[in-house]
Amino acid sequence: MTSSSELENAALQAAKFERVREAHKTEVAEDYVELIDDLINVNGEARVVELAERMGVSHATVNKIVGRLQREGLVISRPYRSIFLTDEGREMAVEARRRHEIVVKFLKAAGVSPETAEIDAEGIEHHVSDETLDCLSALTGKIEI
Amino acid sequence: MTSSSELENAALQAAKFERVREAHKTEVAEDYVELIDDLINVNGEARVVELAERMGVSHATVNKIVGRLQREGLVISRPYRSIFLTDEGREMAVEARRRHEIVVKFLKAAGVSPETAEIDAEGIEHHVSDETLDCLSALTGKIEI
DNA sequence: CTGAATTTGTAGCCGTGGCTACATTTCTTG
DNA sequence: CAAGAAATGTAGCCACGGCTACAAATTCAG
Ligand SMILES: [Mn+2]
Ligand SMILES: [Mn+2]
Ligand SMILES: [Mn+2]
Ligand SMILES: [Mn+2]
Repeated sequence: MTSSSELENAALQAAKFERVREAHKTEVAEDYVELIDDLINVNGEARVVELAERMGVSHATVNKIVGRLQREGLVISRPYRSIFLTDEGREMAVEARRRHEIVVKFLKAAGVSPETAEIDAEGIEHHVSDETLDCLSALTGKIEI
Repeated sequence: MTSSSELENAALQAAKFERVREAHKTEVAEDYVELIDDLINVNGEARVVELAERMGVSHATVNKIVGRLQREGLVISRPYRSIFLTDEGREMAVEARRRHEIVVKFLKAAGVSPETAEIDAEGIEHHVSDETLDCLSALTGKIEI
């Protein structure tokens, strides 16, 4: 922390920032596969227009990102057809949703309004380690009692 | 959330993702001004080499980012000299540190190991609203009792 | 004071994720 | 079935934050 006049080890500090940069690399993929999975479950399919609408982004941007997700083996997409998840993509979606829900539940239990909880969780979810996730779950249980 | 077979309003969902994108825009600035402030307080000055070392990034990257921070009025930097914060930059640093510390303290109180708490906080800090921050502070107090 | 080491700057490259504008394909509707 | 509408694709632009390689300035020793 170093709120007192000491600077922590430089390499350790650098490792933290590297971790954050790492999280940001997978963040977009996580949000997309989670949304694609939602759309398939509810609508029967995931289409570019709806992804664009729900991500708040142009359809051109969605196209580019879906292309990358396909290169990375997370989705399958053929021209002018709807988008599917690979097994790997589905696994990522499940994992992302799990983290998302734990964070939202915790925030609500902590007294945050549902709207704010949802907003903040959308960012926080990508930065919570398994260890922290476990602690949040446990704490949610305790608070609710 | 929508764990049950319902999709939330598209515009609302889009607003959440926009918020996250917004947070990511200011994130780099926040981490840099906070670190610059730390270095000035402890070392008497902030230099490019040390920023690079502590951010885990090349000095060329630091240079580019410092240039942007200067354009945005957060720092003052003259060629081959050390880097200073403007009043606005200092305010941002103080605010960033405040959020950082609240998140770290909460995580530790929640039972997360100090190392993990520091790592996760470095990312989480940029996604917690004031409302959530207040709830985390309150909760930290309660847990510690 | 001079030469070497260190620090800083800069040029130019890359991938990502934004956008608009326009082209093409598919779907729907009369 | 043919138009027109809607969806999808693509090209080309931008800013950001990474990088390496090289140039220039500053600092430090001898
Ligand atoms: Mn998210
Ligand atoms: Mn983030
Ligand atoms: Mn941070
Ligand atoms: Mn921080």
